Amino acid sequence: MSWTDDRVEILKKMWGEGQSASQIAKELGGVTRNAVIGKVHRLGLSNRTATAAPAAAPAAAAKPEAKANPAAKPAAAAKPKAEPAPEAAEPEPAEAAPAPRPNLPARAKIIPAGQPLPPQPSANEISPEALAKVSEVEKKSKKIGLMDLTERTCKWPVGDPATDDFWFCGLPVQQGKPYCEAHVGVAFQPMSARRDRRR
DNA sequence: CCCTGATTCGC
DNA sequence: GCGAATCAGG
Repeated sequence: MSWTDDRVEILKKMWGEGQSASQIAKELGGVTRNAVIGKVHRLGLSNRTATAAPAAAPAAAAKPEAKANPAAKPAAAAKPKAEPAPEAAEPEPAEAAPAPRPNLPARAKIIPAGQPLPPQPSANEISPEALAKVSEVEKKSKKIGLMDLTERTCKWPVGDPATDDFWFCGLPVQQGKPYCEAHVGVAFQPMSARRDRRR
């Protein structure tokens, strides 16, 4: 894959929206996040300093031999990084992100997704696709116990807590979310497709 | 361990 | 120009 004008535009747009390099790479396909980052730099649009801010003045840095330049100062470095507290027990079943798009836009950072505890596929009309996916996942889930839960294990409960037929998914979570990809799919339903037009 | 972006350097 | 390897921080 090469950086066609088209792809560069997508890159610019997504980067501008604050998407991570890996997300962009995933979206574009055929490139790694490194490639994306490399391109971003070459395009001159760096800044975002989400991570390390070495304060190195690249503008005047013609030679690595030069000592640190005190004149360089990150003027307005906005840092739109939202870190949802993982210990927030929000009784928010479904409906969190009204995302009209098939894939995840730049909404991830504004989703207050703490720890929705929703399972119970009761009155839910989730896409059969997603449900099927979940069922499939449950088969290969790690079936871990409560004690085995970590920040990176899917916390989706399976079975009946009142019986020994209960466990947690335990698969790798989608970063920033409490569940694996499959379960995130059913946990965060964009909106009910029901014909309830604004109640 | 997972992730993030930044930089370097051979291609 | 490109991007893997590496570095550095969270």
